[in-house]
Amino acid sequence: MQSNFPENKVKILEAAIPLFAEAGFNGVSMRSLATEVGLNPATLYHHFQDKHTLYMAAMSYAFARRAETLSAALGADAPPEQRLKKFAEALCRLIHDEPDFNKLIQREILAEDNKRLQLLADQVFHEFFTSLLSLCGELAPGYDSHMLAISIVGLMAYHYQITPLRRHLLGSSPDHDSPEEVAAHVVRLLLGGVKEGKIRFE
Amino acid sequence: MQSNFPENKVKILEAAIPLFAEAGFNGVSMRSLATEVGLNPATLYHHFQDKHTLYMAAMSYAFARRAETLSAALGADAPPEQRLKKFAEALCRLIHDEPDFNKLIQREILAEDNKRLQLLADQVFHEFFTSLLSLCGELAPGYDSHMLAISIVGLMAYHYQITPLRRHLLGSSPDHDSPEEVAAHVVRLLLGGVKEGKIRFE
DNA sequence: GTCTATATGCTGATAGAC
DNA sequence: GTCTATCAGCATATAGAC
Repeated sequence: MQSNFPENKVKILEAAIPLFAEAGFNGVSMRSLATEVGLNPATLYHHFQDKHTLYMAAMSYAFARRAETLSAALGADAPPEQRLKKFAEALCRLIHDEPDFNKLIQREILAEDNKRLQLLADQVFHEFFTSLLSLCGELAPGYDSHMLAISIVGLMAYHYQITPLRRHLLGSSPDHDSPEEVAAHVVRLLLGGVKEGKIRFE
Repeated sequence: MQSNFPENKVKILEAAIPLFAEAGFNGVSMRSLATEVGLNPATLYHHFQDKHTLYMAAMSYAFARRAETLSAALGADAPPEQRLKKFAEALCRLIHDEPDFNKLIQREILAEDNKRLQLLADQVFHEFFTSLLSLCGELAPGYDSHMLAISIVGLMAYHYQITPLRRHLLGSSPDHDSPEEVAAHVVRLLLGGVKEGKIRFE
């Protein structure tokens, strides 16, 4: 789909993603973006009507098919504990490998534009969140599935969100960035709670 | 301490906090801030050397004594499960009642300025995080305390961070914003894991 | 301590040549 | 499709009257 775009249009979008992730909408000027791509600022207005349109196109481009990885991990035909494990690994890896993805979502949430958040919910998260909700229902019927689903995602997303600050807090170690470590920690906590070491079940 | 400041200096800081929380550093102009306070833009430069100095002063002002509430809840002389419960309630209430606090921290993390993050870690989070680490050690000796502490905070902070997006996701309800609901959910999850409904312990 | 007036530069955006 | 040239507006910041 995106590959039908003119070559430079794609270049602009791909350069825009990390810039907007780092500095936000107001922190990126059309001039700085143009310089980054090696084009004249005026050329950007040939490909996009205005800055806001360019920003929205960059977001769509960044989010396209990102959620598919997650839905795939959730849809597997396996017992819920195993699907949780697969999902945790996939999500940690996605967030770890593509930090821009997480940052853009954070910035979109902070912007609190309900029209854009509705799009994000529908186009990026709907299918994935539906699968996660049904996993939660199987895994823990006694819980509010919505809250549990948010908690599961939050355990992983927050670890990476807070990483720049976490580095300055006691007990931090580079190991804590590893997707495998984080996924294992989160799954262990979710399945057994903090008492897991003291009691046994199943 | 802050009350020794001239009246208008405090007014500027108090007006700046919600503005910076909503729109970020680049999203707030000295003009718009001055208008908000009812002063001339030039007057801001009498009280603060430049915009960056004003921003930093606003952050210090916003964060001052915020962490004390949390340290207090953690320091109580009680069994770890109870301290966890008190802490969860205090943190949920803080985040719920003062959304600017959470937003400013998010924006500081996104900015990734290590000098400022170091200050945040030392002046706002150090004491609180130390207490939380020791609670984690008591609560779950088998876990990495640093990771567990981050998970505990993340479970609560993320629920509120993602709220604007959560409203557009399946199963969302206004009840999910209630500090009591979130605290109870998080404590239950932490103490028993998702299997809690199926097994009994203690 | 607050104002008016202003300097200087950067912003998003456009017109029109090639 | 890309460029040069340029616009009007807003940004931070300063000088100096009151």
